Amino acid sequence: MEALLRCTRIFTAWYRCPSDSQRDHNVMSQVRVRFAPSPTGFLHIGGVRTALFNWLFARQQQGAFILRIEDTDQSRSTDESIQAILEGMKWVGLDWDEGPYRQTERMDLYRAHAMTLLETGHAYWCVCTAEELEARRKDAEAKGLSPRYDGRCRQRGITHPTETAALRFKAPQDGQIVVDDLIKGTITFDNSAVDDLIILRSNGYPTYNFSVVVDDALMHITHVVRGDDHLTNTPRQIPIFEALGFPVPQFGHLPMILGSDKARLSKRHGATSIMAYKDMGYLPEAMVNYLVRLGWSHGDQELFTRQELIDKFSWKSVQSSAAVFNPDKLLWINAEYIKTSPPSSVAKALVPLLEQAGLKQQVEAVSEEWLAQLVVLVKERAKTLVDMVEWVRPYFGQVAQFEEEAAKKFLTPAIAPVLQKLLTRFEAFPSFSKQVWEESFKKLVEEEGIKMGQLAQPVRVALTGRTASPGLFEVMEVLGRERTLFRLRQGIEHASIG
RNA sequence: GUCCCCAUCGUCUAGCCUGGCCUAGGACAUUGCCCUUUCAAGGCAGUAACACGGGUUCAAAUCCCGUUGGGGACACCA
Repeated sequence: MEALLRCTRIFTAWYRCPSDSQRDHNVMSQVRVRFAPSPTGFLHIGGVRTALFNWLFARQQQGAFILRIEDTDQSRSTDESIQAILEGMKWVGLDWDEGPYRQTERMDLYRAHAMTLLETGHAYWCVCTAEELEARRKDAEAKGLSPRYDGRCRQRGITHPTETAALRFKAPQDGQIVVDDLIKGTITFDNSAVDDLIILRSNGYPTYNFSVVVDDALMHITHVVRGDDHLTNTPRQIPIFEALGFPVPQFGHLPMILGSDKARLSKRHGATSIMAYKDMGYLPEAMVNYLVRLGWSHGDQELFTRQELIDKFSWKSVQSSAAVFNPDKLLWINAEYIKTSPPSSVAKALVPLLEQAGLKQQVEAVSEEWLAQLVVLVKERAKTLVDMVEWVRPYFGQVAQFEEEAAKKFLTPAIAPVLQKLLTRFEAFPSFSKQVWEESFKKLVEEEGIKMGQLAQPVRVALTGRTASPGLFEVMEVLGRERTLFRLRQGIEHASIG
């Protein structure tokens, strides 16, 4: 069964299925969803969230998740954008079962279906030019009217189109379209509000509203789940499915993501590209967790593993209202993932950032195990991997880089003799032991009649160069005996000079 | 302008469908305290919301209508 489901997921592998009847049954009942971005820029977080909901549903239903690139606007689509989309999808771990299909590779399909509509009387040629249309639209708007196409070519019955003619769909003019939306519930549209939309441009390219329908139908999409901004496209698309004789899929419209000013999220709200979050040191799992929770919930639970997400996901618990993107909460979730993810995997994600920060050689000189140990040392403190780079920096290399202020305040001639005593005691121990060294440290503090902090801070600065760090003895453990002693000497030297 | 969607703490949300258990729960942020060798983390406590107005009902955050507010769509863009 498992193998069968897997194989029906992939079109090209159909022939491997054991039995045709079984296969047909599976295809008929199988959930098939898609993510269909247009390659006109980077992959933004709103798109990722849409993809995520589709992906979750597909995985839960053991259905197929299809990636389709909607690039019929040849003037705005770029190959770089396609690469950016694929890169982003891979980073957040949204694997697709089919595709990526590109609409520009399917032109014949759209044209053929457009011709079918023409032949069946569901479409007609329109010779109004773009300029005329634009002028009429402006005119209508100025008069406070709806800027819709007036349908003047509808009755012309043009059979021999000019070079510049476009093909329009003959939309139903009366009655209603009722959409039973997975998320919003029942929505009713009057057909009188819908005009005859162009399905084939004068350059022969299909328009969005037509190519989506053809593709969704031909790809046997069962659930069309997309952004809220497509809601009003739905009553325009349903009649096309019907005119073409295709079954109408189920629709679901996800609420938008808003910026802090409640306006649609855009560049001016800061980073919206998913890859920007990678660069800022976010973990993909944290992004996924945050994005899903933005608009979906499961009781009071905040943190979910990916499997939990798949198991617990439901359209019923998807919010119907828009949500404001909250960077603070995302940061918190990221910190949670940094704290709870396996240190070795965090370390792995950290390496590229370390290299970018100019620590390439130092990183190459250490083991993966030590790096993981380093992650454990600082994971409670770092909210992002970028943060972590700074937290971790003092532990590379032989010498400590003293922060000027810190050294000035704590590495003073007054403390130098005490540090010297500590060093002498530590040197007497043949190997490092957290308990033993800490005990020895506390004993010295007691003997000197000073407070912990009076010795701890100078030692901290000596070892790390800074006034803030993880626990001293954890630091020593990561540094190792030799480097600890070396840096202590270095600190004493600095303190003696004052 | 027309059409569509939406409306619980500052933010994400539970509760709404199937009215009473809600003197509205959780989380982020924020404030205070505790812990403490620093910085974090952690623990405890606090501030803070049913947009408004009408109904329906013994009873409404929950159902209905309206108002207001926000968002989206009205392209030979997707």
